[in-house]
Amino acid sequence: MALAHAIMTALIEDDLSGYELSRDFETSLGFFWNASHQQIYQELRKLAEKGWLNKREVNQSGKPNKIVYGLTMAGRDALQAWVFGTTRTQAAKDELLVKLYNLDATNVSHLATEISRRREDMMKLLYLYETIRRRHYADTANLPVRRKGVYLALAYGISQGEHFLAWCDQALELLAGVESA
Amino acid sequence: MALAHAIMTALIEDDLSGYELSRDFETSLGFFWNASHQQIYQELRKLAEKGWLNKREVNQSGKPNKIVYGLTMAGRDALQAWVFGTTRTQAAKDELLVKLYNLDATNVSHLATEISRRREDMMKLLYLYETIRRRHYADTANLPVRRKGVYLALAYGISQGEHFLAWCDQALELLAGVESA
DNA sequence: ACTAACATGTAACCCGTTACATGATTAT
DNA sequence: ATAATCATGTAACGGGTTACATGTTAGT
Repeated sequence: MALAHAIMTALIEDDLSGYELSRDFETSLGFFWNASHQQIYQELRKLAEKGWLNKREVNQSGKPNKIVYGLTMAGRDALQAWVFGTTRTQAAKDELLVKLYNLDATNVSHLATEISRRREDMMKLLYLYETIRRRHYADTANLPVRRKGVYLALAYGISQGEHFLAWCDQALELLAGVESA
Repeated sequence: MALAHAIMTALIEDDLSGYELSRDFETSLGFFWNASHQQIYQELRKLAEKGWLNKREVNQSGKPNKIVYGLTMAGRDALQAWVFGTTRTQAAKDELLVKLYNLDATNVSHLATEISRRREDMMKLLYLYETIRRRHYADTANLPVRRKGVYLALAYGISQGEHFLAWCDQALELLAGVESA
């Protein structure tokens, strides 16, 4: 049920089309709850049927028309009710760590390469995080309340990401020792 | 496809029954790739049909009989092939962070409670991690190669977990400020 | 003509969760 | 008796991924 609520969360302040939502997800909420455009369009239809979103077609000049969705009162209520529900602890899933259980002399260099790739991906993501932080969350103390929540999510991403980099370095060092042994 | 390979990974050194696998998952591989017993039993059947696992019934005295599975050569080959494949970067999903995007004066204390609960859960998990580390991975340098991989996975869990605690503290402090404002 | 960005969907399949179901053995 | 642990499953549902599918507009 979380995707529905993630979408509604993205609509708290602005009405958006499916396309805009799926674009925004890539640089904000999608950091913490990913979704493909196919999923988003389907979920939007369901949410509109449920009466949690309203839709209207917007004619654009110079672009194809779009269907813009907005939160209804029922939607806002459902969203708040969800926030007040209990969250079960998220089960971690990471193939790379399962692969590490298979470490042996034949695959050590491959796994080192994979960790390096993941390290690079994380560096890029951290760069994006930091850009957003500098641009929008520099003055933490004076943020409106809701933005403080978003800031905390971002701080989470940055903290976990930075320590992931540190772990990659530790792992690569250890694997280098295994390779040369 | 990763569950199949996680199961085979758990069978590298020992043949195990579905029950034993699902028990072991709770204190080892399951930290990084969770699975319910229902999923495990189904996957074991599929893997046996594929010829990647063999099965035999074992009569036990004082306990119900069990069906023990072991890796076949084809299974070992498939597992190594999987390790050598590329891993796509894991998409994070965490409801709690999405909820933080909804932070406002009405839900701030609820969210603080949720973060506290998550903090406690993580403390327990870290305690378990540390116990395992002390018991089995104290002498890192002299571990056999495969165990070094397992150690790295554990080190990942410990690092991410510890910094999660630190983030919880930061978040709780910020939320306390919002509450009293 | 072609490419990139904008815009919206359907269908099949796979994977995971939840609920349901059964039964043996040991200890209290 | 009854609870705990051991042991193995089926079925329904829901969510997510991948592949397929279509069409507009602007810029080069």
